[in-house]
Amino acid sequence: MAGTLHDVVIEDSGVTGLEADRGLVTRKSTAERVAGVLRKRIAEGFFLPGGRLSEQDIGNALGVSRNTLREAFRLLTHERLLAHELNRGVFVRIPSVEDVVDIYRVRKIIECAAVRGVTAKPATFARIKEKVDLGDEAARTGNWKDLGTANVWFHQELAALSGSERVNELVGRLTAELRLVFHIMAEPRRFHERYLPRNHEILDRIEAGDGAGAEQLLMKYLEDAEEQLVGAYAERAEAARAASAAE
Amino acid sequence: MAGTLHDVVIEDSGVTGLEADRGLVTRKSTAERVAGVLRKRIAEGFFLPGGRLSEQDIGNALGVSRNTLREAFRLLTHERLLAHELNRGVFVRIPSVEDVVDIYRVRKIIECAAVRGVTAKPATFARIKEKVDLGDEAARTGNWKDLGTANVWFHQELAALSGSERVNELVGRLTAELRLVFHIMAEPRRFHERYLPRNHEILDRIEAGDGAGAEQLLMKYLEDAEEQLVGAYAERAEAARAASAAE
DNA sequence: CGGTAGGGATTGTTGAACAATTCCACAAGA
DNA sequence: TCTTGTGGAATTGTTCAACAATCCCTACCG
Repeated sequence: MAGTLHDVVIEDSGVTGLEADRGLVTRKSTAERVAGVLRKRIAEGFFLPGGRLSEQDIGNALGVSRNTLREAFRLLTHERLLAHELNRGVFVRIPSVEDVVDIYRVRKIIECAAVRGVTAKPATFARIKEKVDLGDEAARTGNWKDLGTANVWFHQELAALSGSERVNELVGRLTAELRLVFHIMAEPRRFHERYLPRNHEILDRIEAGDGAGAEQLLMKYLEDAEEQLVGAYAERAEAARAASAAE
Repeated sequence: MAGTLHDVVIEDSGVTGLEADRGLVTRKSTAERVAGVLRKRIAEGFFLPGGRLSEQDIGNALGVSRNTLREAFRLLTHERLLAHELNRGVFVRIPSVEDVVDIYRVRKIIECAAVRGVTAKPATFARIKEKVDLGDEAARTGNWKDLGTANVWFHQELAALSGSERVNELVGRLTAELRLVFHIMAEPRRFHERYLPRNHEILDRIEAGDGAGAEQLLMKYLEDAEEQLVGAYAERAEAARAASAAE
């Protein structure tokens, strides 16, 4: 094919790596841009879990038609950020305690496998260290929101050690889902703060090329975090039961 | 709330567990049903990788509007079965060799972690054995298509050992993507057949409660399969290069 | 031979319309 | 009082038609 020949010529003229900028040129459809806006809003808690997203209202507010908006909804539903109920609309998802357990089950598998693979090779772990420092900085300035974000990024970098595009995407979605969990239990400050020193410990093991040691620490880390979240869910459920009984 | 009180009464009258049948009453939207049809067609090779799916043609053929069809397309695009190119349409995805490598990278992580967790506990592994037998049967009767299907199911059962809904979904998508790979290289008969005895070996280790042993076998299994597929890709690329040079 | 200007086809997006379904309030009945 | 219909209003599900934006292909011209 002529097309193939053409491609070869381009490859050979020294622009390799240019395709990384593909995302900048690639125009996105309206539906994708709308999904991006909604995704961000959900992440920052503008739309709270359980809330309904009206096609009419949001469509008017964003200036897009219902059809386009529905395409965006589909996207986010597939990411488990929204729950679609036939003839009732879409709602910001409320992760159940089973979801939390399942999310951590997957995180343990993915993240532990990723750090287990690190060796003493002269690999650069600057990106990970960067996220740890970001967390420290946020804690020092008392910026709790940034602290949570930095913590999420730290774990995404850990997962990225596996070097798999699909793993990155999966972890990205898991953490987005976790943000929903944080929103429904509030008090994220105390939650993230206590894990800061452990981030350092894990980073140390990684930089030392001790994958097995890092895995062990990380597993304990994830187990503790899960237990804490599940406990908070139990409290919530208990409180709800007491409230309904009192009424 | 009155509603809560109502719920409590129902809970106590012995219908606990009924919500498991929720899926049976849940009607699906047209878009989801359309996506199901297309997904099946793609899996069985009716739509071949690289082929374009015309909104007009398929919409007419299935009797749904373009808008509804587009919602279905979004669903499948998100599953990596279709590739959406702005203003050009949707195409059945052509997995690259990088995709193959990445798919196997994830499979190694997921499936190995799943089998590693099995212990000597009196768990029932009937479902796995069932899939192995299915593969044997297909091979005996020379039904190569069923053989491939049975093999896929076998691996899905392995992954299911992790007991995670999200892992199951992920593996389901990975195998759907792999089907695309098989379609573009044809000759799936020989590919799957040679792995039949290894299925048995792995099942044996699992039934013996030897998770570590099973993991070792499975890892080798996946490495070999990946190597074979990558090799086939290289051949294909070589053939394509020769063809374009001759032209 | 390479560039380019048109024209046809396809997708992107909108707005309106109607059917199907859910929700809510209120009344009727046990 | 509690349950059980029964309306109408509101919302979603789906289709249709229209137009803009973009792409692909061909023919033309330097």
